[in-house]
Amino acid sequence: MDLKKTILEAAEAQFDRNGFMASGMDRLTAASGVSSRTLYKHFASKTGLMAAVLDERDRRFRSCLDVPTVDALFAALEDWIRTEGARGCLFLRALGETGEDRPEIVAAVQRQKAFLRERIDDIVRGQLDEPQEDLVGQLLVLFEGATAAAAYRGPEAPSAARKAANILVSNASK
Amino acid sequence: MDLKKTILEAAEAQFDRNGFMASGMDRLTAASGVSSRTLYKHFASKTGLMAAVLDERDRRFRSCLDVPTVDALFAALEDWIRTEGARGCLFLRALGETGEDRPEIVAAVQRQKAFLRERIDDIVRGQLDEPQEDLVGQLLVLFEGATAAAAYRGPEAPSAARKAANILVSNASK
DNA sequence: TGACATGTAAAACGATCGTTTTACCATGGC
DNA sequence: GCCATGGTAAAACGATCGTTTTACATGTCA
Repeated sequence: MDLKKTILEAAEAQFDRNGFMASGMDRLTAASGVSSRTLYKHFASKTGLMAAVLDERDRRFRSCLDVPTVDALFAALEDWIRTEGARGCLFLRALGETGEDRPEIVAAVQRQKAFLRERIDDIVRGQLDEPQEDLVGQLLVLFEGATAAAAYRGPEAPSAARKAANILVSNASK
Repeated sequence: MDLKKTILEAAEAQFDRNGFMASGMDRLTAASGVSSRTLYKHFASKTGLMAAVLDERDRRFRSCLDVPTVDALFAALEDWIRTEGARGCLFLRALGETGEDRPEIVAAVQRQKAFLRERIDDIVRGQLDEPQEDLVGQLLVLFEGATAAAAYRGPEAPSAARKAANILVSNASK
């Protein structure tokens, strides 16, 4: 049994459900069934654990977004939200809770956001093979909006985003 | 000088910049230049202060969104973000930090989100005078997305949302 | 057998949390 | 003169924070 992965999964669930700052180390150890000594042997600090959780989530997130079309992209987001639940983007939440003053977390968020934009850019490029910078920015906003709005509207948000995205794509391809 | 308003403004700035949980009462009192005794005479608890900050922000927010068209709505958001800064939706951030287990905060967020949806619905209804439920949901996602994405893309996010919104509107009107 | 990881349980560290309390100081109306 | 009123400064409350430490239980391999 891989303790490190066990800790990461339990911590991600705690952070997601209760927030980063509101999740104390005792709750994190209790949730993962591990002593605090062991946790600190695998992660240097709570901030380090937070960054590791974000990186692991990013890894999982990327594998879900390996799709060929814009429609499939938003369908994938719909699936993600339906299975993982919708409490807003964990990366932006981490940034908001820490006031951007923790370099490790800022870096993890930047990596995820840079990937997301590039992923959308790749898909658009493959689907329209014409340079469409405006469309990429608009789809990115739709993607973030679906993630955020799902926190209080549920799966209806990504479904609306999906329809809007298709309209924008067909409008751009003309 | 109205102490209550002074406290609210300072607290809102602190919460927005450093997060709710990370803003201790001593920092809140220091930022508003008030003793803790006085603060607790005006607000029952930190949770109460948080809810009051959200309500006050909602009030200010609504007055900025008193516009006639969809284009003007996203232009207003652009202005808001340019002047107030962009660290994501403070309401959703409050919800995420507290894990939705504080009734006063859940209620404040619900009020703001219900208003936002109704506001968009009113504008769409006035602009197209045809029932357009789908469009309203899509514009709501765009609005949330612009707010969220602005946290790392700046004013470019609401500007992209504005263009996308106009496309969706013109697509729906025909 | 014995050294060595690797884990747990639990106490302790100082710091900080949200909140209350004690002790003052100013102002203004009767 | 005097008592409310409404404020400050600062200490104290117990609880909890993130982190380290002490003491002890394993299993493994030379």
